[in-house]
Amino acid sequence: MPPVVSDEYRARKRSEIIEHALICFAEKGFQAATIDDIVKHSKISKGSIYTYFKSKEEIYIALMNEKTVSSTERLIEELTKYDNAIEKISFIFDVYKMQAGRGTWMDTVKVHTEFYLHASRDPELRQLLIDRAETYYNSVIINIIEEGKKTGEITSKSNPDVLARLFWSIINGVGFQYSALEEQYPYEEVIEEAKEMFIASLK
Amino acid sequence: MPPVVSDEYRARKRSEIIEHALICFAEKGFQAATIDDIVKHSKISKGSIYTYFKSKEEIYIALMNEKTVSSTERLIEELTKYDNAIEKISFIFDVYKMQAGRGTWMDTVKVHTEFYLHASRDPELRQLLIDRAETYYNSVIINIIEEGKKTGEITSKSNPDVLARLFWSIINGVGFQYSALEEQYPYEEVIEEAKEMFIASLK
Amino acid sequence: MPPVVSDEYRARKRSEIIEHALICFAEKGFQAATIDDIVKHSKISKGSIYTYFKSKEEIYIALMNEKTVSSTERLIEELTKYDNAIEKISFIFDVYKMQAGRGTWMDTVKVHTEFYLHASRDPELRQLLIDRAETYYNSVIINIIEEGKKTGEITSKSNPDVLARLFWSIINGVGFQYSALEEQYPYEEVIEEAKEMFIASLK
Amino acid sequence: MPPVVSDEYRARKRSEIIEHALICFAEKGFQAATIDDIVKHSKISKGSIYTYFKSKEEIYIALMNEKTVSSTERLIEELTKYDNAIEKISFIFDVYKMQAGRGTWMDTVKVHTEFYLHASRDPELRQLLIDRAETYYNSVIINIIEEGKKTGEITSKSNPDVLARLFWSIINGVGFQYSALEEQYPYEEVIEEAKEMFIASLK
DNA sequence: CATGAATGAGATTTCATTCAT
DNA sequence: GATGAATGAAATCTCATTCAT
Repeated sequence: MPPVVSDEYRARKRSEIIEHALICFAEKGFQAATIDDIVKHSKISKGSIYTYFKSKEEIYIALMNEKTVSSTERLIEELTKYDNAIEKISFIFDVYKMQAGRGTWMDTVKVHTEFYLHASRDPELRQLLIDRAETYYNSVIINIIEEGKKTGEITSKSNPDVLARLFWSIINGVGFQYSALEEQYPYEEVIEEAKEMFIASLK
Repeated sequence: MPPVVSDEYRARKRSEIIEHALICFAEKGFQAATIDDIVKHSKISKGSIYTYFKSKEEIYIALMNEKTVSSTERLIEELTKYDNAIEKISFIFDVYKMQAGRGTWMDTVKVHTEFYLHASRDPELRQLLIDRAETYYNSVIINIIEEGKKTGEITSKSNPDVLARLFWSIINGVGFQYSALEEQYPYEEVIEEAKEMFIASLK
Repeated sequence: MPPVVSDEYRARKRSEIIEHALICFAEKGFQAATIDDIVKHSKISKGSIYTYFKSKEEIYIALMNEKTVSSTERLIEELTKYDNAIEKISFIFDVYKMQAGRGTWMDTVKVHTEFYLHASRDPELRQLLIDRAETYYNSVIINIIEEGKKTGEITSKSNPDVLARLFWSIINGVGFQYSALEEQYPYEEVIEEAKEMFIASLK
Repeated sequence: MPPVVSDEYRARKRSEIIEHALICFAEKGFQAATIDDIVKHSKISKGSIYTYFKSKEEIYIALMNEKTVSSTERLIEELTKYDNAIEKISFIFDVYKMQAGRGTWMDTVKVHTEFYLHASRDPELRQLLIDRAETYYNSVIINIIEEGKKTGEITSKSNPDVLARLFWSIINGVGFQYSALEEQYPYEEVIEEAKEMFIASLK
């Protein structure tokens, strides 16, 4: 006999929980946000949440996975529209610049940062972080740089891995300051400045 | 009744507690670290800790204040040794580069980052953050840049405030990634790259 | 509306549930075993289980009833093969001796013992226990002893009720220790010793 | 500086908790009795209980240890008053006979039995049970029997270990039935009968 | 001032039972 | 009848803070 509800139904419910959890975690932080907060915010019962995730931490990890994977995949796909290395780098800066004022994005940045701290203290999660930095983030930039070197667009002699690390550290650093200080931080101008600086250094 | 112990005794004890708290907060995070952890680590009794600080949060805030104030004061003092803007900027990068491998510094970065997140959620603390960004951090860089412009060393047309924001965002971003990923992150190379890139953009 | 499935189907399904519940209760204890354990073990859905039993406790009681009734009925029937009191007593000891190493039996003993504890705390169940001790257990032994006295096989002056109580207490005590300590307990030898001792005392 | 309260104070408090826990566990069973029950019964706060024991299970184990150790030690000491094997065995039966009607003892028996079931499911606890059976229980009886054989009081050819196992199985079996059925069970008569039977078999 | 036992609010998690499909 | 997702009461345990000694 077939299951009573469809897989799609369950996937949707899972996402729903994750979405509400993101908001709660962003608002109070992972530790301070309680399961009851998620219950209140999502109007999904406590028991139900625990049939989809076996612990609060699992929600956290699922949340980070989903956000990272989906956003990176979208990014990579969009990058195919550009066939010029500098344009690609420029495009990524622009994508982040466009996030200015988007509450959900700033929430994600906060939760992301907190997750980094959290994961850096847990051997298993730390490995996940390291792997992800490599797989999802660094490789994207390294590929672009190496491509740019072949076409002669990029002449920088610097180690592509180091450049990739720096690239994401800047994105993170700027995004983090912004999400903490909000309107006090001239986000768009800073991102623009960073873009020019980074691109200048590549040429 | 006259004070039973000297002010100096009290100050020393306070510092002691703060020092141990830093380690505990770095190791487990502010929320996860318990007063009992600090008790165990410092061998100072719970009751005693509560005579010096009226809550766990107060220890946290005192810790952030002391670290920021003392480190910035030292930095500013050291900067007077250089009378060239680029050299000053270069020097600050070098100061951070030198922290590579220093556990205490990485601990401080973690605690600092977590405090940012924490403070960004509390109106009062958030204001403190904003003020401090202005007073302790941005002004240092803005002063150097404006000085450099006067002497002609710096020709960049960019807004000094924006440059200052970017400067600290890079320092934070790089430092944070390093403290989370540790030996997996080529910290010194990245800082060096950042230094060259930033200085190039100023000229 | 006529019944959708046959009575026989229902009876079989009930037994099936009981059989799986026995194993789960034996493995973890009544309280610790969950309905989900029974679901997993029996592959019968939770909803289904609740159409046959209206609570977890009801499964427990049904389980005890069925096991007691069926095993005692079988025992009484088999006893008719012997027409000598001592032989009958001896036979019962042998029946228990034969259980050595039988997992299902040891499971039953554990569940049985736990049920005793459970029932002793509930007035209604306690009465059931008392009635059953009388109806199913004591009377069997009392009848044998009285028969034996008539034929002169048994000369003991002791109160048959007391002897019957002692008989079952020994069987229980030995079985319980065995099911808890398993291979560490020399079950067959102890049962044999008990048999000789008990029979000697009757003569 | 010395601890704020004496070791003796702490030991007394521990005992107090154990004493109240015994009553709660006896009344409802270990699983069904809650920490809140113990709180209500003892009027000691939940937090306090957890400073003396780190889990509900730890209370259980401490409870069993204390009861077993203290009662066995007392028994062994009292046995030295008798220098005749049969008298010693007789004395032990009498000790148990004297417990008739003592609520605390019946509570202990129930909790003891439940602990047996509980421990038989946990490898670590099971080993504790096996060791204790050997150390505290069997050895006492084996020593008496071997002594009795030397003096010629006991002529039974049976294995002393088997006799010891049977002895305690009878004590347990009778005690357990009694504590479950209470006034419905002719405890003193059954114990008396068991004593005569067991002693007869030794001679 | 120092100490650490005591407190209890509150957090996470479990699970028997219900009920819409 | 069968299914298993949903529910929420209740259980265990933690920990910041207090306060008597």
